[in-house]
Amino acid sequence: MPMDERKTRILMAIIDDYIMTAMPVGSRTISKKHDIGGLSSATIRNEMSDLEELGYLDQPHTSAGRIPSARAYRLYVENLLRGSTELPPDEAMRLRVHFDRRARQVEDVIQSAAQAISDVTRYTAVVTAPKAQHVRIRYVQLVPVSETAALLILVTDLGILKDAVLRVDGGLTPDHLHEISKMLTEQLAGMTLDEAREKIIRISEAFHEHRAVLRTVLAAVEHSDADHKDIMIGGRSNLLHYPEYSDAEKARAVLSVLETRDKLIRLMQAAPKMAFTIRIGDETGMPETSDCSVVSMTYRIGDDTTGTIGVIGPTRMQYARVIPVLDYMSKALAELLRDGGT
Amino acid sequence: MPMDERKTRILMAIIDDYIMTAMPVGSRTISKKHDIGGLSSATIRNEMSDLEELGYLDQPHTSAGRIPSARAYRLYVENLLRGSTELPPDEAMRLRVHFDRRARQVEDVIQSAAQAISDVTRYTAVVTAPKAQHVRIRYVQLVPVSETAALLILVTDLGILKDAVLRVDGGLTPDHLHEISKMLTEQLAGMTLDEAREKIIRISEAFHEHRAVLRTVLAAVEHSDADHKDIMIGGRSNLLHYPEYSDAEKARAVLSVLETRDKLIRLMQAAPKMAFTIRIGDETGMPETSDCSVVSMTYRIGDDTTGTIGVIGPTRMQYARVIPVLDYMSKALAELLRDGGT
DNA sequence: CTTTAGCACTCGAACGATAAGAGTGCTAAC
DNA sequence: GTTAGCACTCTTATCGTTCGAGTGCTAAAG
Repeated sequence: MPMDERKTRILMAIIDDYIMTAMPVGSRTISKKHDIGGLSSATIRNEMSDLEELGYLDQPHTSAGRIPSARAYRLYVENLLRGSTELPPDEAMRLRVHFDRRARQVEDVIQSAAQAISDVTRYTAVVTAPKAQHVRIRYVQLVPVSETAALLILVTDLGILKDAVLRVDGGLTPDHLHEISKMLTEQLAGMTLDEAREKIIRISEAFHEHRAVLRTVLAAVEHSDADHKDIMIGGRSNLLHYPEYSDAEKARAVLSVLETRDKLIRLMQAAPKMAFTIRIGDETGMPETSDCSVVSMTYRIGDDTTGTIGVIGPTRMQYARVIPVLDYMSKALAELLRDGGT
Repeated sequence: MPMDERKTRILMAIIDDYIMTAMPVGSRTISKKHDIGGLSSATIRNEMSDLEELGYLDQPHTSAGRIPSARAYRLYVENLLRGSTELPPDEAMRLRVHFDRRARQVEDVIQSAAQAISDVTRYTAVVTAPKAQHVRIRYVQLVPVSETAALLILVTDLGILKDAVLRVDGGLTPDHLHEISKMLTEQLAGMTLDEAREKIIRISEAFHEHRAVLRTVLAAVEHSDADHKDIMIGGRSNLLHYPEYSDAEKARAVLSVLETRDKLIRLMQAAPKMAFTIRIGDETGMPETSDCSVVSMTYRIGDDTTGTIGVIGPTRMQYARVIPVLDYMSKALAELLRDGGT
């Protein structure tokens, strides 16, 4: 038995209904509320029975309505993505309101974006800062912060990539540091991080008086991608609006995923192409989030610099609203960060 | 009818029990589990009746046990604070484990501290970065980040106070900026922020070629305390361990307070003296947190620089554990930030 | 062959009554 | 002042019943 046009229509109606109500939906509801060419409930019933057999619907128990399966949502979002992902103007406005202040640090922009998305969608939003892959170094500066410590500033095409505190020998004056900075800038400007690493090793042989400092610089550069602590989350409490998380233990499990950096990153990982990555239920790959869905996408600034934005919520997510919001936001964010950029 | 020694003992026993179980505690429980000189349940009953009259106990309904009132907790913590607030060595060890990595940025330290406190106490922890009041400037540096932007680094007694991105005129080369930095350092070193503000105004008249830059520096310094975005929260999901928040709506309300910067700050506000600030139930001053308690305290680095650490949980909080943890952590944090300092 | 009306059947949710248990308050005895 | 005993209260759990939503099937109509 194949999937035909009418079955699809009915399935979509069921999904729409379930997304709004979170209640198993019955044949009568569909034949009344949604107009599927005036079919009677009995006909719908037959179709629903077929849809169940096809794996698109589940029945919590015999005498309840049906609820969409993960597979159904898959089909649903597939359909959605075929259509327009444009955001209606009024929603766009609501999003933009969050960005009316003057240009600020990347962190702030990221945080505002997360806040904005979560406010508009009523789900929990996650935004990561843009991460440079092959960014080139522009400027290196060591700033003294105490007798024995200096701050390393690495300015790249994109702004400040890294600001780490280094321990340095007592004997170095601010002027020394400036000299070293100047030298490093001359030597490293235009290089990628990888190239810079090698170069530093070579330099440190030549200038062995500053060997110790250079070694710490090297160490800092090496770790430079390990500590991008720039994931912002907005609307954590939104999760608790949905009945699927009215059980405290379930809610706790999901919330705690959000608190675990690694898991969160894994969850949000988006395909680097411009399209959406949608994970439904078990597809999230974590038991804690097996009744969640995650919609994420990358945004690009420049050629090789991308960040991720995403939303997490129950599997019966309002995909049709979330997708345009993310789509719009990814563009807005790219723009904001490109020229507002640090 | 006065409060005597025995009544107090009984009350404390009731509180201890309720803190652990979250269930109304009856007279029998007290006379059996806790040994109050082998008094019978009937005697305890009489005393409990008195305690209720005195406002220390509430009765959810006639045939249930009693639960401690806010007033009871008040007395309880008052007693606690009279005693030692030292942390047992094994707990101290558990806390210290979170800090085994090399020295890092203030943000990291703050975040780790929040994480550590929440892990050990099983409550939600909040830590704010140390805020300088009359800190003195040590070093000023402008670092070019693009043609038209520079990063202002203001190194103070305490480390980096402020890192703001400034828009600067196109014409300024890195060398120009360095020159300005040097000049500013010479002029401003040793000053407080307030003094620096005035001074900058005077300078900008003298060096009117760099007027524009100086004006932006001034603006940045003026806003320097407005944007301390450095509040870290650890263990948000811990809240959901407690039955008082098994109702999703209650949990949501509290969680959302944590997401609202202003409210969070208000909640954590601690008396600047070294002692603990404890807010119980309504004392938190917010309807959302009327069944929460907040224990907070300031930690000091140097004479005039303080941050706040605190814990939020149900009113039946394990104050006796929380207080030593905070006490210990405030000292550890001061130490870490003082010499590990950025 | 498709659609629909009709009807029996299923199963959870809601309700009410009942029983069990925890805890109190009071009284009377120690 | 303390305690044993007991009646009383009130909640929680349990069980059976009812109610209703929804299904599946069948047979008739289109």
